[in-house]
Amino acid sequence: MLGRIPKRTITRLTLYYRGLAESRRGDFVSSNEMSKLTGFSADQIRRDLSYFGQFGISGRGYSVVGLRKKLIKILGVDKQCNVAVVGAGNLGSAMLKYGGFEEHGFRIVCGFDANQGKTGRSIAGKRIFDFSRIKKVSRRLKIKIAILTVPAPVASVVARKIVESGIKGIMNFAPINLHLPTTVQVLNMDMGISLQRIAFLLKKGGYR
Amino acid sequence: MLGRIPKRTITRLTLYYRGLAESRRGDFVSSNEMSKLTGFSADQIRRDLSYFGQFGISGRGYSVVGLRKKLIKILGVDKQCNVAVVGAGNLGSAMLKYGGFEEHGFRIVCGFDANQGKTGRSIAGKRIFDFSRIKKVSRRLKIKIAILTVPAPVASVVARKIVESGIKGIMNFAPINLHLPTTVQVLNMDMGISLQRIAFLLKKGGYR
DNA sequence: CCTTGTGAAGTTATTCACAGCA
DNA sequence: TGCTGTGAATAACTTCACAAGG
Repeated sequence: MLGRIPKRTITRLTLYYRGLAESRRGDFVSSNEMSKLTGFSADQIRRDLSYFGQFGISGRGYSVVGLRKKLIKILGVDKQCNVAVVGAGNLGSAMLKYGGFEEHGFRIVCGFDANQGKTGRSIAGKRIFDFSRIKKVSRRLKIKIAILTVPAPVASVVARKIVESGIKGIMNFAPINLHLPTTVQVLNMDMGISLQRIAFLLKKGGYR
Repeated sequence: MLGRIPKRTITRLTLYYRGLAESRRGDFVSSNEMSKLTGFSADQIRRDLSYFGQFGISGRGYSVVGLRKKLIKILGVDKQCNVAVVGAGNLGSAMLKYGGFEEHGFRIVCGFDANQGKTGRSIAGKRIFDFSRIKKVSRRLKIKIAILTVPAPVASVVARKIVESGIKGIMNFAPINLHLPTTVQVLNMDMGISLQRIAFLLKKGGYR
């Protein structure tokens, strides 16, 4: 167990966690059942879990409760993580209004915007601060991750300032490549690119 | 050239295209310059491009115009692709209002919602149709891709109906695993999972 | 029987390294 | 010299297949 963990394993673990939450029947769940639930192969699931120790029972499977706890611990879902939305436009506002992250341990605590017309007021009970104050506010509110929803032309500059403020994780919705220090974890959610990938796969008939 | 193209190559091609659009100086661009622009290795870039034929010039690099045209052709950006938003809530409305997809060849033509209070009217000039009409409307408007922004509990059912209506590409924002026929291309944009991945990498210090 | 966990094999993707061209 | 394009080597990841446990 626990050599080097493949990157994709982490993504899958979140999906196992999700899948486990969906079905809640029986005390034990086998890798085969998990496979049907998540679409990944049973082999893969066992391998992924084995990176973190052995907690399955031969002939039975994994204790649902135990597996759940394990995944929570691995993924750190037990700890609260505060998140801020940077850019209170259409998409940013939608994020602020969406409450679905809480159950996974993430709390959107506030927004930031550079536009005077948006700062000061609240959206879904979350205050929109002036972006210039991000350093102080994010420190005070212990913000660990920023959701970046500003327009593409300013995204690079804004991202750099986010990093300067001490935030080390960014979920980037702007359709550009931010290049930031490798100490910063950036995850791109570029919808244009996603549409292009889908379109390409449709044209090509997918990978069979 | 052109054996089997790695899946990830497609994702990268869209990023090369994007990177190319960002810098527009000089007639030629080398794989090394592209590397700095996109963050992928020059080797990787050359390999990826070589799957689609040889159009670089030794000692100079790739013609910016030529490469751009090639990428457009490979990715099919030249063709219009019509998209619908299914679920006109906060996120769906934000999508309808966002105009940034057009330049990449995607046009959001309409929305669908099952809620009487939302159907009939328009958002950002795009009509919201009753979801029950999706089959006819999507056929008439030649919709190829659906952006799924309905709440998680109904997402499975809605997705199935989308597929029945003949749409074969789905960008899924609902935080659940849709399992659909393999002929359907699904791309998950689960923000909860993305946050978890970022949080995990922050904790672990990333992959160096 | 049914399971897990894991070496070994197989597959896929990336990097190395260099011949050949401008 | 500076660059591409690509075999060969390497690394990363997944699947096979089976011993061992229940």
